[in-house]
Amino acid sequence: MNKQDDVLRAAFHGAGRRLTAQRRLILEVLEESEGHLDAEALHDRVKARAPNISLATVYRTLAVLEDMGRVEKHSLGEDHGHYEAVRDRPHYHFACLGCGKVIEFDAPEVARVVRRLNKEKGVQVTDAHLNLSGYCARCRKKQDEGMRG
Amino acid sequence: MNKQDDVLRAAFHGAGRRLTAQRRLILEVLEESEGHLDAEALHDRVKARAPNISLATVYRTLAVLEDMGRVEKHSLGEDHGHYEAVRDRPHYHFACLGCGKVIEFDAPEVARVVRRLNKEKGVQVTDAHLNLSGYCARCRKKQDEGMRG
DNA sequence: TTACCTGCAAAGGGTTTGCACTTTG
DNA sequence: CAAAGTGCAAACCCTTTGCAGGTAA
Repeated sequence: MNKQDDVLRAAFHGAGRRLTAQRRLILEVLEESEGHLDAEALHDRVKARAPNISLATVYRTLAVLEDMGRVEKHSLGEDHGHYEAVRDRPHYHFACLGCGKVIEFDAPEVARVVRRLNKEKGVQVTDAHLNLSGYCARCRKKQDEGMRG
Repeated sequence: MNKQDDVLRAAFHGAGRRLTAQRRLILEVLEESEGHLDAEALHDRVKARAPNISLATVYRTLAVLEDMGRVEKHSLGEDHGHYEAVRDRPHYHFACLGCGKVIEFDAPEVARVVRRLNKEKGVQVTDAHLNLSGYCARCRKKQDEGMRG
């Protein structure tokens, strides 16, 4: 009914898709979350506001949104997918192996690598993921204490 | 029986593990492959030399080798794991969305990012993956031709 | 109105696990 | 000989799909 909705509807329509209550809600939750939810976590949050949305719809919507370029799927160490609403600046991830915390960071160096690769190998890069893992400051401290104790 | 075997056995022993014919073979195949095999492809190759090795053993061995730091698991766009024997120089991957081809490349820039992150956030990075995807030179050409045709 | 979307439940594909047997050290 | 590893098949988990009923445009 409002302007936001019209914009969103147009975006879906442009992709040959329809705007439904479920899709609007899923995108909304994804955008107001700080990212990196897996499908089930997202499903839980969504169900809080619309109890009978199915997990299947979550997966289907994520595929649609990914296709529309509004959501990105990441493989953050874990063996299942994590999803995140696309923002303006590209950013990358560090995942703590101790507590699971994810730190986002920017890294202009990646663009340089991409440029070089394009020049040297003639490839066209459409997507770049830099995933670091290790231990965050807090977990490192804990480890040290554990060793002492 | 030979020296290589002793070295390898020592490596396994050091990790509280035993050297078995299956493990030796799996590592061997992995090391002489050009990397990026998934578990099933690896299983196929291994079976060529030892027909009754099970897929379960392949998975269990991969876990052991990963744990020992001799093998790395990658998520290369596809939704299942790809494994590769660890070599000296770190290297990263570009996966072509058109033909599936994987191009490896080095990128010293990553080390720089890691250093910066350590300094700024205090994290200790133990593992870094830079995964690019897009279209290789050949597939780009094919696309262009397809548009013209 | 009709093509698209949903919920449900069942199927799928990659990976892990329980168990009885075999092998390593 | 005890502990660890293997093969087999069943279990598991995340994700996808078929279908009948609902909904956007």
